[in-house]
Amino acid sequence: MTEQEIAAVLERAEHLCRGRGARLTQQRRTVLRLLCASDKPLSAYELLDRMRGCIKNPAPPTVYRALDFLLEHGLVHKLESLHAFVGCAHPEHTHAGQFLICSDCGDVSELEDSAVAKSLQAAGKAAGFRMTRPVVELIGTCAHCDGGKQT
Amino acid sequence: MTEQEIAAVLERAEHLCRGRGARLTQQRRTVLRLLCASDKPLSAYELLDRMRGCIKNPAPPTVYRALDFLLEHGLVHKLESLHAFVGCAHPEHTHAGQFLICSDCGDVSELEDSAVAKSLQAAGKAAGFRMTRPVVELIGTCAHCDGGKQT
DNA sequence: TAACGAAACGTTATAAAATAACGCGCATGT
DNA sequence: ACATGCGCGTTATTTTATAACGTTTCGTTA
Ligand SMILES: [Zn+2]
Ligand SMILES: [Zn+2]
Ligand SMILES: [Zn+2]
Ligand SMILES: [Zn+2]
Repeated sequence: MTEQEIAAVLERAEHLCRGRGARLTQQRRTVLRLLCASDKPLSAYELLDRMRGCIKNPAPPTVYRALDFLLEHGLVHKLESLHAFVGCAHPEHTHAGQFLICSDCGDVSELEDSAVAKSLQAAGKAAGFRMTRPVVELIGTCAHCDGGKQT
Repeated sequence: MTEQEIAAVLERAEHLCRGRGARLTQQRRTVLRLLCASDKPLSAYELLDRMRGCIKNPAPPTVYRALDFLLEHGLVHKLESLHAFVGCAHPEHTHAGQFLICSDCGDVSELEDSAVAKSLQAAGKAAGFRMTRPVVELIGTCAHCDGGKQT
């Protein structure tokens, strides 16, 4: 994410939290900013390392508490298969992320495919299941890494 | 899974491995059996505890190695969002599991919804992504726990 | 059958991810 | 000022997963 995009995300996060009566504290803002600034998903402990620059002596609960808050408010996503987190670029409307994860280069991109969302919804409904959080992570090789090797 | 179903799964696993020149050793068979016999997904360490009855002094690598083998051969699935494992009841044809995970009762059921599979395939293809392993875990409330509270 | 190489396994140690527990201090509203 | 709740610091611990290395077992071949 570019500096400007990050600034925009922080701005929107601010508004969103204010509207909900939630407090986007310094630490939470820092974690969100670091995740947005990273070109790859960060584990809680990588995040912890990067926080050392901004916050004095952070410990695991520091980062996990911030992440819990940001997850609750839909400002970040957790990639279960990687034990890592990414900032969400589109937090304004609630959405469940769908992710393409390249196992070659580590690149992750977020989808919001309505056909996928609908089929999941339908599959759940058919089983009488009330879905609260779909986890969709497609692991494979991205277009760049596939490099025309496959037709 | 009933005793008979477990026996059938073990039988088929045996054939499948023989056909591939893979060795379904005692430990691997034990892990598969324990997973099938459990009424809920088991973490590696729960599995480790249950192995103590059958195998002398098992250590973490013991169970993780068996799990790696069984995962490779599609005999078990890993639930990424739970850090837990389940036996697969339909290992004969390769398939990527789709799971409904009830956060109330912990019950997990495996789906194989072709509409979901197709939409995922299509979404990946549209992004030039070559998918090797889809992770689909729908977290919510099962029909039983929902208990007619919601229409 | 004896020798060989690969795969499986035992064992110890360590890394990585996540949470528990407890008290302090600050923001907010009365 | 006071009470209440939330956020946070801090320490310790639990849970999940892997590294490393030597030994055994198994199938193959000389
Ligand atoms: Zn998002
Ligand atoms: Zn890639
Ligand atoms: Zn299956
Ligand atoms: Zn349930």
